[in-house]
Amino acid sequence: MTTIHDVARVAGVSISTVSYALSGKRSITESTRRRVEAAVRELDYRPNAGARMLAGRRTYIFAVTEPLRADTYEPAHMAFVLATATAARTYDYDVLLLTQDEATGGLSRVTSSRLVDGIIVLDVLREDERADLVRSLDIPSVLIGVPDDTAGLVCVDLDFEAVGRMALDRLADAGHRTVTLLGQPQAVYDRGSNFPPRLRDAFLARAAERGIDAAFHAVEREPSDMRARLATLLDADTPPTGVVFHCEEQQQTTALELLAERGVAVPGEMSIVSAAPTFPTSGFRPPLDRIPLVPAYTCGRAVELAINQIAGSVEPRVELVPPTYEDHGSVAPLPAA
Amino acid sequence: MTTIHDVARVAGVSISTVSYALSGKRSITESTRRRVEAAVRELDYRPNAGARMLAGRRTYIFAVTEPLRADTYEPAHMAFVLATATAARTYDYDVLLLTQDEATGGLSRVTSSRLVDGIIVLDVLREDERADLVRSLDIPSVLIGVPDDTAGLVCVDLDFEAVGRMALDRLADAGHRTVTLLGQPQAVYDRGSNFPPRLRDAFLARAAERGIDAAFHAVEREPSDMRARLATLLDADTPPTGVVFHCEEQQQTTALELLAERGVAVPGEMSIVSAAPTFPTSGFRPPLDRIPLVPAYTCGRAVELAINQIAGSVEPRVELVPPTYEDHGSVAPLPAA
DNA sequence: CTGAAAGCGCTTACAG
DNA sequence: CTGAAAGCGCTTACAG
Repeated sequence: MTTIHDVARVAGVSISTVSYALSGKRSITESTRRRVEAAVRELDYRPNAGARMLAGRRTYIFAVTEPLRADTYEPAHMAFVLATATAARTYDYDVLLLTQDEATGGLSRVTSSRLVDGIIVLDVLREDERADLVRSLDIPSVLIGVPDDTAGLVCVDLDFEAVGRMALDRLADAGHRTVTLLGQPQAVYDRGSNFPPRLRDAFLARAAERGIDAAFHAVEREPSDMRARLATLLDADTPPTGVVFHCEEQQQTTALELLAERGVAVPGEMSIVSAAPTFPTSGFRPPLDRIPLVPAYTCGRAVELAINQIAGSVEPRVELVPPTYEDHGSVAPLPAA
Repeated sequence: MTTIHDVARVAGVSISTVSYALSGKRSITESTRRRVEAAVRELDYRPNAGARMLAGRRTYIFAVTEPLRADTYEPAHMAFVLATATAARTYDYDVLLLTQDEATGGLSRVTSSRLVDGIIVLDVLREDERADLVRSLDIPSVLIGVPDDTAGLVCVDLDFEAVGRMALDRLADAGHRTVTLLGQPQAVYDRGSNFPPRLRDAFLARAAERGIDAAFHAVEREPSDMRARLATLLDADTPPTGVVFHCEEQQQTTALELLAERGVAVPGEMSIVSAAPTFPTSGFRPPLDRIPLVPAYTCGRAVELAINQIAGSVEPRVELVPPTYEDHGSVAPLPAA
């Protein structure tokens, strides 16, 4: 194994100079820096991680806690894990994955053994024991999501309430007076997931403000449930003319298939907005307007805040990322009755 | 921070005794072991990870490389990551997650910096650059999956060929002469995923051996594709009386829905086997026989082999886990014509 | 059965 | 701008 001593010898300098040349923590003559770099390349030197951790009190590892509950497959979770790992790498950080059974125990363990410099908490519940733990842990931590009690926490998330309002406003502005939000499976709301109720409640509250007739329905994973739900809506006395999806890709494509089968024109007879999807909706038939959930941005910001905490200190806060509206032509003015 | 010196002082022993008491690497008087353990508990001591790595030349971390390609959502991947993490913890190991862009670069990096003791490779392609890298890396590594060239590698996987044969045999033994395998999206086969072709080819080869009329079709993710595909099959001159699914949950439920809509009795008129699902099929209507893919077992064995490699040496090998058949009543004898 | 000590490979004050 | 040296907190021969 090649060590810093080998590099120092080849470059003809001391090991401290090698260390500083690599870290940039003190100024180095251009020529010696180049010699060090050449030696590093020649020997293919890579600092020993354990030694670096021990001497430098920095591990360059984040713990990422994502329960990955066996029952909830949501691919969106994978997207957040991926985005967090990618963002971490831009700061030379790796991610250690902590799952369900290691949720709190694992966090305590990796924190007190100084295995990680910080914690990123994913899939935050409204009441989440990891939030309480993190509050007590005195280690840089960022939650991606907003629990009910945010005291003392640093949280980053898409502003799901703004998403709900934006979707409602878009439809209402186009003249729609009867709208429906088709959401996630009921279990997601029951389990205490933080963002689906935020979106739902803001949607309904805005509708009430504007005097719009709005309804909400949870939709299960089986395609049959979306079909049944949508069929019931279409067959009602006053069917909605605007629909907002806050469900997964399969549900949305199933709904579009049913609408096509029944000859309901989108947006002619039914305007649709896809709220907070992690997937593209421009390939749907027809393409759907969407207010995207952007894991890369949210996770990037979360990692940035964690890095800032490691460097200095960051005030507790809830940072909500404002949503943006992508028009793909699936909302049209309500035709005159 | 509490260190081993604190524990030693409180327990009234030397730090080496503390270390040995904790690792069990030399025999300790029962009474001193108890005093050490009491001190550890009292101080809530946890060995410093960096120091442990440096002095012990063991990091207790596995690198898990799972590309998590943004385009392939397959929830099964999440199940394997989860199962690997869980299995690792049973040996006191944590997992560092390496994704797509860090596939080979990341593996080299964490290996040469001695950040990890071993590598678990997930989502193996038939020709996988990670396999070549791992071969050259001289670090304990296990592939979950079987690339085309397995020379010098330790691989563990479900025996997908046996799965294909088992499914065919079950249907053929029940008298079915025309059978169809409905597989994954075409892109999965094109991308070079290792197991779908293995299952498919063994299925077709066994059918040829036994003189069964067998066909294969890739099925895309959109429910409409499964519907169209299945409708075409049902409307054919000689429709299959036996079907094997090697596709995701949504596709399978969609297919069952269509069969119900068209009044095709399962297993009365159509026998079905679900091949290599990670999800339960007993809740389907009707419940389906399955030959399950068991990530917990496969990943458990992979981790075990990695641990064995760390402890000593393990010969290169391909370990194929024999499949088991779960009968839920979805295969019936072919009714007399 | 136990202890004193060397050493793992770095980082970072401390000097010059 | 650079070097010699202390020290990070463990593990593990080496002694007894």
